[in-house]
Amino acid sequence: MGRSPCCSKEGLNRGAWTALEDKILTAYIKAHGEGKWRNLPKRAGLKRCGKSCRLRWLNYLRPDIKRGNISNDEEELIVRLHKLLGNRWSLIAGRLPGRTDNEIKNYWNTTLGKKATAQASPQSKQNSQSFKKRAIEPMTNTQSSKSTLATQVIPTKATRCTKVFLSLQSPPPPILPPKTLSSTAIDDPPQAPLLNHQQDSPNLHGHDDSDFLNFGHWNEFQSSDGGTLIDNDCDKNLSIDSYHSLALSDDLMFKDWALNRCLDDNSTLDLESLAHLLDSEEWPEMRH
DNA sequence: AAAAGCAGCAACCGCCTAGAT
DNA sequence: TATCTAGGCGGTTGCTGCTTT
Repeated sequence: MGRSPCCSKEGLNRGAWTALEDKILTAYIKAHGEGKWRNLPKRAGLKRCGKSCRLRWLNYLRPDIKRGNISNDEEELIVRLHKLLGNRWSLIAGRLPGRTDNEIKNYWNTTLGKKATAQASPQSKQNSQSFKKRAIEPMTNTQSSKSTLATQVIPTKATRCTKVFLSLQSPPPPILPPKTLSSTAIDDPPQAPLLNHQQDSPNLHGHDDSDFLNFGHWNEFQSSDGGTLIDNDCDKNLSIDSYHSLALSDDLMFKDWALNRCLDDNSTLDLESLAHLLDSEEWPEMRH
């Protein structure tokens, strides 16, 4: 598809998967489990590359996959998460049980992105006509100042970290609602569905369940050297009510942060600067 | 009825990161 | 510490079906 293959794929099938291939892959994974994708095709007798097998399984063959019929609630949630996270499709998908990043990405590119653009500049005929394919550019950091929607995006760097270490010697960064900390904090989330869970989130730092993306329920562990290990297992408990709270205005959300001393009293709610801080490289001490 | 345009979606690609050695 | 490998992610592409002309 326009690019040279990253590895030799001679003799491998490409394109759409057949029912037989699906059956073989499903049977193999049920018998042996996921993982070892590179060896899987050979072992399963499939003429596909491992990446293709993985994608097929994750996006279509998994038993818990929910396809099509994205509900209004889901749609609304996708929009809001996209505002906050940008094109972090896997993270967004992690909050929507049964949905895959690919599906959400496609849904955004074909449906929601258009709506968002139209809302951002409803009077712009030019914009409405720019819905043509490829005209829907994902919101990048550099684009983020160009639309009202995009300005809400907190661009994060795609780094992964399963734990965040906070030294008690220095105060934790002041402005960090846990789920927007950065990719270091929000990557590898426990994939907890945002739409179905209980309501037992303990408060943390004064946040209640209405805090955006469930800022509650951080498991904190005192480490041996006096630091605090914050497990990322922190967003398991957002209730449906708190999901609906996502419908609060962004202003309210960020005011809430400020009220909870997430922001310095004198600071402005400047998402650009927030985003700057969110770059994990800005605080190297936080990276391990 | 046929051709052109458009939209949706599945799949592929390169890049990046974490973990292993 | 450096290198290699596997897995994961987001961007992009091409196919296919539907709609419009």
